[in-house]
Amino acid sequence: MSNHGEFNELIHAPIRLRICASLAPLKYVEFAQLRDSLGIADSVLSKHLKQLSEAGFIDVEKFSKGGRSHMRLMLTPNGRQAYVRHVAALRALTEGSY
Amino acid sequence: MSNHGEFNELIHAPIRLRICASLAPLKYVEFAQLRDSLGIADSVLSKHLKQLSEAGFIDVEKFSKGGRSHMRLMLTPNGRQAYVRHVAALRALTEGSY
DNA sequence: ACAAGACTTTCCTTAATGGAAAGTAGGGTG
DNA sequence: CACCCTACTTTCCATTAAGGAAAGTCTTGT
Repeated sequence: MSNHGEFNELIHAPIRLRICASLAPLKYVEFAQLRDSLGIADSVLSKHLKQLSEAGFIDVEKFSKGGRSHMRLMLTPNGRQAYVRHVAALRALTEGSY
Repeated sequence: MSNHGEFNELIHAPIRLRICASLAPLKYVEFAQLRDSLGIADSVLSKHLKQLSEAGFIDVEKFSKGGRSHMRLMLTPNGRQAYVRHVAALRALTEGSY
């Protein structure tokens, strides 16, 4: 439980890192938005979200808009903490590198 | 060819990122040193080095010391650039995240 | 030549990724 | 209420990555 970084392999994978980075500064992001900004297939996003969610790093909130169902994704407190720590670990690792 | 970050998947993988981070601030690092600091098997390090070297990111210099052969590893200019860009990409990605 | 150390490659196994396609679920419509 | 459509989810497949142990290769001192 250091307040410093801990490298997290689940978060480190490129797409999941981008997912976390997308969620971190915002309250929430919608599925389709994320899928499009990441440029990946539905199935791929869905599977990554499942992993993050099973790790307790994100929460899913369903709602309907214009008669369609959608979902909002957001980091949980634990997810945010893990992400922040991972970012800190990356910074520590790469500090003084150039 | 921006002077800004480009995410590099070869470099991003945890062990290779640590290898690059180890090499970046130093002139060179020796194989055994690296293997020990990463805590991995010879074979594993050797394979990662091969990938980095095939990408033109590192150079190997053999020398002998105390009657034994050893190798020094160092980033090539291209390797350093790719690493620096990748780090910049990571920072850009995670900026404003917390 | 030979021994020994320092990597390299091979062999095997496990796990991660990705996309297409089929499947499921929830809300709207006639 | 049956049906449909949209929005994900899961399954199926194929590809790739990774790790370690063990065998192999190369270099150097004797």
